Amino acid sequence: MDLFLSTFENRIDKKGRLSVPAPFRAVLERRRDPLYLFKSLTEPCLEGCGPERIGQIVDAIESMDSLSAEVATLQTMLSSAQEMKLDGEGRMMLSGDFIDFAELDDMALFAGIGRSFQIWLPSRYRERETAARSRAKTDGLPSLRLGGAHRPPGDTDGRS
Amino acid sequence: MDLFLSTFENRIDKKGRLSVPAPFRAVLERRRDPLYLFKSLTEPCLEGCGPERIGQIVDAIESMDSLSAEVATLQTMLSSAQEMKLDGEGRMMLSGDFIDFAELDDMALFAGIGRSFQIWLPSRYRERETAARSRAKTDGLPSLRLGGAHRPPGDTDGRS
DNA sequence: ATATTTCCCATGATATCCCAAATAATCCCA
DNA sequence: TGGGATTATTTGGGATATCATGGGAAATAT
Repeated sequence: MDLFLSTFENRIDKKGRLSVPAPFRAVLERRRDPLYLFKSLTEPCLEGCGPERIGQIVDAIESMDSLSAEVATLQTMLSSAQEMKLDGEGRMMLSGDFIDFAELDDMALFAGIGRSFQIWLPSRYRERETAARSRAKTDGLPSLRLGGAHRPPGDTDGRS
Repeated sequence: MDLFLSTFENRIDKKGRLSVPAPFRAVLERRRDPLYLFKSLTEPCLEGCGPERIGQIVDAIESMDSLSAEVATLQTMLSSAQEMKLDGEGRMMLSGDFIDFAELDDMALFAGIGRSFQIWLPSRYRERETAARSRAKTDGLPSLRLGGAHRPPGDTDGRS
């Protein structure tokens, strides 16, 4: 199964290094994919993904009218994106910009959300999680159309 | 994946030299490509790219009606373009024309946007980024129905 | 001759590499 | 089932390499 799932909380050491959770590394390593991080457009967190998502953004920009506001928005995503190089122990260095944006101090929470994951200040993530749960209780579940045509044909997820 | 990503802020020294960020140089060097800069048609910034983008503009001009206004526009891009030579440390010298056009003083911000990058006055770039982010919060994300990977995982784009 | 530009080397800051300790998860056998 | 041993993972720190920047000197042009 080729997805980023579960949450992990790791320490940011005083050099700014942060271990990528081993299960997330395994997903990327098996595909021999580098890891990209970028600043979320809508929330105070960082997004992590592989190259395919970055490529989609590039392609989308090139297919759009270069004067549109939407292109400027997508460019903002790319301009904040970095290819993260991991050291021998699987750690990455977070730039000051990333740390400031997500308002991280010495701990980072990785939240796997399938094809990508997010990095949050742990306390903020938990607030948000409880808010989401109580919303679900009062408003009900968002329409979950499982089995819908969101999967690419090739991806049958069944290896390893 | 060979893209220009992330942002870097470098100083323009009193001789007018400006370091091209090492990751951007690496993209060009790997392809043994020279660097071209030209004035943006739509914004007060400089655009940087390799030869393939210049070639695309040339091809586009040749395929269009030579009397059209669009051709004149594209020709304007080409006539402002310069091949930049870098010194041993990876710095380029910006012409006064370029500096005036982008209204640079002693700092330049490089913003990678995939197959090309831009050079901005840092404060101006940040305004623009802030605007894009608040727009994304209110208007929602641009049509990023990308979430579901419409493409095979292999390779989405032609990188030479 | 004077002003630029190009080349070269020095320096400080920062990122990367490499090895070791601490912690957590897993296994194995009694 | 328990508990000790083994392995995987995270964390820490020192040494090394890379990078941005600055300045002098040589080369080129005006």
